[in-house]
Amino acid sequence: MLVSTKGRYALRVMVDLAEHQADGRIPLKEIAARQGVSEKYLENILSVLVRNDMLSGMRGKGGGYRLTRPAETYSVGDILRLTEGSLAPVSCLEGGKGGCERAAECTTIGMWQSLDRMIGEYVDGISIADLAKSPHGAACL
Amino acid sequence: MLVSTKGRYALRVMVDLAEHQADGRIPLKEIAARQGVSEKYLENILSVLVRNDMLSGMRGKGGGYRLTRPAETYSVGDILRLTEGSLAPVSCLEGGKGGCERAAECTTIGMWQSLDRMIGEYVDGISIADLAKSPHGAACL
DNA sequence: AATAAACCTATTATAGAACTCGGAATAACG
DNA sequence: CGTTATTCCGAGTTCTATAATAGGTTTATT
Repeated sequence: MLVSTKGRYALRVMVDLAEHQADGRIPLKEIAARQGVSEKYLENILSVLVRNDMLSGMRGKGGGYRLTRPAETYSVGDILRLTEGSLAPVSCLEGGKGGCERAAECTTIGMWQSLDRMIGEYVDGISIADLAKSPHGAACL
Repeated sequence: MLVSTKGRYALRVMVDLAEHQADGRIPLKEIAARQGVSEKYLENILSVLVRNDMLSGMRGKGGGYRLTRPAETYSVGDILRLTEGSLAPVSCLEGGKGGCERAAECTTIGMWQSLDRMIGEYVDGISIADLAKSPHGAACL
């Protein structure tokens, strides 16, 4: 599994917010109900997005979340990397700890690098606006 | 992480065997030493490959493993799917248990399906012969 | 008989995933 | 000012998969 519920939920929430951008601030309760996900769990995920200025959250009555920028400027890749930490298909490609010291003689690392680049280019080429406007449940070009 | 050590090691072993195809049967001990991996762990992984006729193993003195077919006929995808179970980037795409009942209304599933197809086509387009002949540690076109 | 190998089944340790819980701070409204 | 609705914060829990180990059995060669 490349992407866990964290990244998946985060993406869905961002698209949800993109679709309801016009309604001003949206409370977590509403998003969670619409997406069919536990409020408490979503809370954890959204806090990451807020801390990184992808979302703005406001407390108190009438509060809620909203995007801080136009929907076209959020790439799927940015959201996933933030919530997942890494999108590398294998741990050898993760900077630091996962790094393999056999890389120089490895027969497969080149293939993994190419795959990694490919995945990166794909997710960076799609914005949440793209996802919001395409019909739900449909394939993506 | 899309691919765990299981799939990674399996691939490396298959390429190793492709490179030493001419030497007849290769004992696990030798492969493990060359690849810097625990013998016992590799044993588990190779047993899967043998059970699925990707490798032939022979016991006793002089025994060892070898490919059952020409190296060009093994795709990276086949090996990974066998050892990993699935290459789906998200659990929603896994048949059965992981299947999501919200798929029809999901804003992101189309994107995941496209990514899945893309990854599949990539790994199916590379054979272990390709990996064996390209310089080690180098990128893959 | 000795040796070298694959084969088989089970166990364990660790980490991460996926939540859950309880409360504190904050903002609006009457 | 008090009530209510919300985000924010930090721990705690449960479950599962990964990554390995361990020990023994069978089979083939010399």
